Amino acid sequence: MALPSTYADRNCSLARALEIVGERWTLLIVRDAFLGIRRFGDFATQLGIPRAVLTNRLKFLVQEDVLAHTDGEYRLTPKGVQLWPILRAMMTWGDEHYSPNGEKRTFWHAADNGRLDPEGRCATCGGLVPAGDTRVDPGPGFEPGNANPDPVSALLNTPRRLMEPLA
Amino acid sequence: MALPSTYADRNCSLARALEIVGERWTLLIVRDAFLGIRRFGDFATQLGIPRAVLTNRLKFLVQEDVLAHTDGEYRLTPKGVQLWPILRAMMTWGDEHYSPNGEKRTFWHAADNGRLDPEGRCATCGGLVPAGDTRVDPGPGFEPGNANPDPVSALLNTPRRLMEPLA
DNA sequence: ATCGGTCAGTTCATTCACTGAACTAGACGA
DNA sequence: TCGTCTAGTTCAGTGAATGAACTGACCGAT
Repeated sequence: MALPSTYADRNCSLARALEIVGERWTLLIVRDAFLGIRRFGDFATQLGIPRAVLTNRLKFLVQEDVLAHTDGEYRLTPKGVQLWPILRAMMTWGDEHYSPNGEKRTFWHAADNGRLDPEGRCATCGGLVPAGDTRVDPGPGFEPGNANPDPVSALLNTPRRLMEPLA
Repeated sequence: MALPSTYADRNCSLARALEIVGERWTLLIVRDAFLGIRRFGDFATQLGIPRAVLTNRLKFLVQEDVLAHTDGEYRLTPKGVQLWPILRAMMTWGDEHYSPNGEKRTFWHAADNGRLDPEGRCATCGGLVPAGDTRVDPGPGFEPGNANPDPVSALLNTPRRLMEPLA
């Protein structure tokens, strides 16, 4: 987003957060990182984002310590992992209002297979489940893209543990 | 944001949500609506947003049933109120990483004065507190703008109940 | 009725960022 | 040495944001 750097209400952490993750594409990049994407090319083809923009966004996210760039791979840092509640809240809202057939993805506690509620709490053990212990499955509102030959997309649409690299 | 309308991954409610609230300024407008701002001019001066952009954003938010425009006032609809967890999650993340002196704002259960945790649960009664029952106070990280003569800003920086109109 | 002020928008020239396609550079393998 | 893959960079064209000025409706007071 790059709000005007002299933003009037410096006292709002929402504005501050939006300066980091409010730009176009940024949260989608972070989402893909949670789904296990780590390489430049996979982000590019998966998102259909112009490569120049992807370069800028990744650079910025690394600079802000949301992603780490090592061995040619981009991975979420602890600070990046802490964005998970934001993503979950947005998905919940999107599911509720723009997915008439139900959730597009459902979340589960990998340890005990309990279903997670919208706050990220496990129905079985009652605990708050960290992102790394979460499994994501296609939900009832999921509509499989007809004949999507892209192997990366195929992988992303199967049940997966968050933050695990693609096969 | 207006992601490319033929967005590759239609199966992601995050992308869908970002098409609504992912554009620049939009979440800041919603935040101000939670803080009680309802009039065009107050949004404009409070945010420092170009009036033409504000016109477009408000129009779009009304069209998407996030805000309602009646009697010259813009108010959150129930669908808009449901954005609150997203805002809270972003503020929490922003506070944690960009506010060294602590939270810029703290949230309380208006009914029993219990402090709300980052998930929006009341420390006193243990319940999930809806946005309308939440009071927001300046927190330890709050830095009062030196001599801000703007009466609207002054109001916004005092303890307030969410969604209550200004004065 | 008209004058001044406020409020809610619109208009418009400029600037800026995104887009999409082509290009470069380095690593790897045959 | 050649081809290929990956990770970027470059660049012209386009569309959106910016900021300032302008319009017009609606007051309340003279």
